[in-house]
Amino acid sequence: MLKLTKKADYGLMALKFLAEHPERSALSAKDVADAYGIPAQLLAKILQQLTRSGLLRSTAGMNGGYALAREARSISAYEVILAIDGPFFITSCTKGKTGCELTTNCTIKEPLARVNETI
Amino acid sequence: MLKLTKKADYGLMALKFLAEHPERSALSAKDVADAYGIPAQLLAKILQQLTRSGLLRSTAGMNGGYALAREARSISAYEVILAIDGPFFITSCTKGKTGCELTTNCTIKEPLARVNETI
DNA sequence: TGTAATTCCGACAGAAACGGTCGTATACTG
DNA sequence: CAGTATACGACCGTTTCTGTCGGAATTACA
Repeated sequence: MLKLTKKADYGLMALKFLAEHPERSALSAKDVADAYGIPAQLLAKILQQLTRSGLLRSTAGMNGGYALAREARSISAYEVILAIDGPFFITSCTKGKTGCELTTNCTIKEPLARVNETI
Repeated sequence: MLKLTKKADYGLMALKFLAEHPERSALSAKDVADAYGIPAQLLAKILQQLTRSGLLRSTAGMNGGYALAREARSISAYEVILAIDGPFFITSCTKGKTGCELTTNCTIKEPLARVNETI
């Protein structure tokens, strides 16, 4: 329910961290993991996903690591979540002809937008 | 991820069904379940939750069943989801001081709102 | 009164998703 | 070559989701 998984959360944190430290060309997964106290191996996998999705650049070997592929500003949290948790469905409203254009019409958006606004 | 659980989905479908059939005073859980091919017992539990939340009225006994407690128009899908899946959190952006007011700032809302708009 | 229909409720089992670990292969640096 | 780091797949424990079962209470009707 509009809940970010920890993975997505970690991904956002890592991206934020990378964006904050452009000094070094690349930061290892371990660096980021240590900074936030999250499992290094798990973060590594998440960063790999982000790399595959083109959000990060990675360089292997010593002094390697991950760096933003684009400018921080041009990366939306939405993209990150999408890359990690995959596209999310609105399971309802997609079930054939039993759509929802009636009575209890989709008034989700209104309060939802309000929630997002408050962030 | 902004994904409706099946329960919430079922709940919405049932409510829609009830709204479409005001002819009879009450419809049994089985009626609705049969109409959509969803497990009757599961639907029953969902409808019970909705009843407890005040969205439905229920009458036990023969020819009993469920009916909308309010006018269909005044019931938002948001309420239904809330009643069934409980309040949902935005896990990120609530993690102490490592908030997200920087670089990859919360641009979730913008595309999210767009998604909701399309429904 | 008795029976059938139906809501009500808790507990539980199977399935899927989530979170995390491990081992290993691969690539790069010095 | 040795060390560091990514890349990738398999696996396991936990939680959540879905669905089922059994039984109790309530109401209608004959």
